[in-house]
Amino acid sequence: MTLPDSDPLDLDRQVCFPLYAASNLLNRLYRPILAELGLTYPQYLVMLVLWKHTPQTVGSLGDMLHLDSGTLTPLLKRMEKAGLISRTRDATDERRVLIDVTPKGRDLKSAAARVPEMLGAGLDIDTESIIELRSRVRALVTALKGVPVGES
Amino acid sequence: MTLPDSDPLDLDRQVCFPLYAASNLLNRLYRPILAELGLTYPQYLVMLVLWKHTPQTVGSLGDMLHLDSGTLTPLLKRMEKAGLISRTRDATDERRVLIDVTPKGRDLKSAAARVPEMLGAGLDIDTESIIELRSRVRALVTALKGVPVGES
DNA sequence: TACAAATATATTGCGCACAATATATTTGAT
DNA sequence: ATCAAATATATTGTGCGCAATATATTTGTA
Repeated sequence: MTLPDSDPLDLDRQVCFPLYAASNLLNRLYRPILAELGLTYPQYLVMLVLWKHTPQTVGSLGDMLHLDSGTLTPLLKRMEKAGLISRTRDATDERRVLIDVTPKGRDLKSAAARVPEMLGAGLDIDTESIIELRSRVRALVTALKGVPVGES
Repeated sequence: MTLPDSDPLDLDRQVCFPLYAASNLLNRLYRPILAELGLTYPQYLVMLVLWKHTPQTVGSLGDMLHLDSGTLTPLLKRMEKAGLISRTRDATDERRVLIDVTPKGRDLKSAAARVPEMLGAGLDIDTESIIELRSRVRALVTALKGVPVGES
């Protein structure tokens, strides 16, 4: 009774699949550009946050990037090892770890400023589409954050 | 990738970040539901393709899902080990490996039919937004596939 | 002031996702 | 027919991303 084009298991009907594919393809596009700065994409996101406001805690970074300590702790340790950030226990609350940029990390900012334009260059997509897309994806992210964890 | 005007390094102006976040959050939402079927999200995508048309090669799956053999080969081996698919060298071209569903894999289809509705249930987003979003993301995926590999 | 609950980060184990590389097979130009 | 180039898959090593769990610190309440 189900029409061919209403089959819920059709890959082309899925919303999640294009999002998954776009995320992978974007990461693939970013990789060689960010590699010149010695960064991965999630590391680049951490730097974007730190360049705006510092210090951050592991938790505040996780809230903003929607990641948990299982992802962030090893990532931040690698960034510390690379000399880009510092990790210090908060003296006023020993549970927390304060994340700050080092001088080397701050120096990266000027080079990173040219990353966005490098990416946009080869992409045949107009500004209106990008703005509309961004607004729609943001709405989805908001909706996804609103889903209770154990929800059926 | 950012929009013109203003600070290009502002997390809020990025288009890629919400896409990255949405992809992660969706995967997190899918995980427990698909776990009941013994599948991960990319494995689920492989099954969606195979339920439509079989057999596929590693390469044809990669073309459709935008993944390469480095990702697919170990993934498919795990699915074979789980008894969901078979992997056979193509007798007419020994370079290829034919991927087919097993009876056990085919049986999963009916249970999987309820996955999409289970996901949509808790999401406070209207149909129009979803359709518009899907169309915009598809356009981005198309544009991303059009970027030359060594592009600067 | 105890001390259980809440909070913050770290650890473990698994499965992607990718670049780089390796191996085997087929194709095509001579 | 030969053999270099192209094609298809596999392997290696690195870095996420996550659930589950562990550990340490702080908070709230009796």
